[in-house]
Amino acid sequence: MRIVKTAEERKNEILDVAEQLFAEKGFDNASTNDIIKRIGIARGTLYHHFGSKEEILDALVERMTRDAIARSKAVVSDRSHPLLDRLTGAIIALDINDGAGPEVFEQIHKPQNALLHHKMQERLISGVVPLISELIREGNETGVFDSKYPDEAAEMILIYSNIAFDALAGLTEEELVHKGQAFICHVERILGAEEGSLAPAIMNILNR
Amino acid sequence: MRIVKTAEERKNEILDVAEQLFAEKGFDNASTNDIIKRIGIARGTLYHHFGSKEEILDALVERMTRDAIARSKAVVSDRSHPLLDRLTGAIIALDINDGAGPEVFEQIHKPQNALLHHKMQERLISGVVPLISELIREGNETGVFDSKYPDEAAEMILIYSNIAFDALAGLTEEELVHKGQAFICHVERILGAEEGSLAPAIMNILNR
DNA sequence: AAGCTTACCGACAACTTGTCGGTAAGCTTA
DNA sequence: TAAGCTTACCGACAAGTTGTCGGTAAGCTT
Repeated sequence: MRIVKTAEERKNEILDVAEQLFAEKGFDNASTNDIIKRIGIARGTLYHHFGSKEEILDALVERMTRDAIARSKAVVSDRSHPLLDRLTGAIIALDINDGAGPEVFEQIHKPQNALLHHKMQERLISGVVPLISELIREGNETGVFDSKYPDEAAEMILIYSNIAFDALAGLTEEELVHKGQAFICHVERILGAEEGSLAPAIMNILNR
Repeated sequence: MRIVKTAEERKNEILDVAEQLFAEKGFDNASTNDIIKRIGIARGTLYHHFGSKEEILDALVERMTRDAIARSKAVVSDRSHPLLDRLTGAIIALDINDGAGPEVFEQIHKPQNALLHHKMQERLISGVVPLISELIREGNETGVFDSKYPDEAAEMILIYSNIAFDALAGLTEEELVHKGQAFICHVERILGAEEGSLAPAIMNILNR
């Protein structure tokens, strides 16, 4: 007897397995055969739900980034916290590690997953830049920041944090702290914030 | 009669055609068959010179980045020019457009070439960061800059310029100028340079 | 001229992605 | 309850991909 599920159920099942396999072997090396074998469905079933392998990737990227962006948005919108906390919180919320796929994000940075990485980055950046730049504008008015180019400032901060914090493996604790401090210092300068004003905000978030 | 060439000659011939094809169709969509057909060699010949398709990509990345880095290095080393000119010149020298492959760099940013793009970026960054950070240290001593983290500052500047200046297609002249000015402003701030000190240096380079 | 190195050849195995006609489960509708 | 329609599911298949391997021939050295 053949097992029938709703389209949404099956789609998510496929995405779950795809997520595993892309993490294990990378997008290029994980074949659609691997996916259908692990689920136990036929070739036609997979292509009934997704038009191509790349469409699976896109859906996966969509699913992965949606949550991260939503979390970031929630932090930014919560005006009960000070502005600096909302800024740092919004950026930290993008570190999807604590979310759903832990082991995925270790493999994501391997060259084999360049496509996945690229698409996720593009989505994350375009989704979060407006949030951050709005926050910067708000900071300009209250006098916490002094930024002439809020959009580009947000873009620069996000792009760097996305790329530079990729290859953290193999760094000593010391180097890690150094890199973190450098990042904070540069963000302060880009935004025209007072020196040392950002560090406590980050501690507030991390200890929450 | 079979045409025989030296290994180096043939390898470069393969890389030339690979460069064309990757630009036309992207790395994923350009097959090794496309390459050998266009050159007029047999399958075994290609695999005699390169162990895999990815090895071709790596060699191509190597060949493309070598020149860019060398150019950058030459600019940095030339102490006959003022420091600021050397900094801006070194960054601009990385825009490989004017070099060998013009049409390649339009297609490089398409998702299909994510791997190529990623590998090039990694090589460019790791090759040029030391040059720029050394320049920043030099500027610290002469008082032109005031940077606490020269390495990370160089990294941030290079990563941003590499990513953000990817998707320039579709921007108006106005938006382009705005983005350029924002970049200059942020670099000045990151390096602790005087406001407006960088702009003339860029003009010096471009009008050279 | 013999022999060795190495560039070159093309058939072939193993695997990919995506297609398509057909099957069956679960709905409506009568 | 039976007929009919929608849609999830199946698996053989076409077309194409990468990488292998035994064999050929060009250009060396000796």
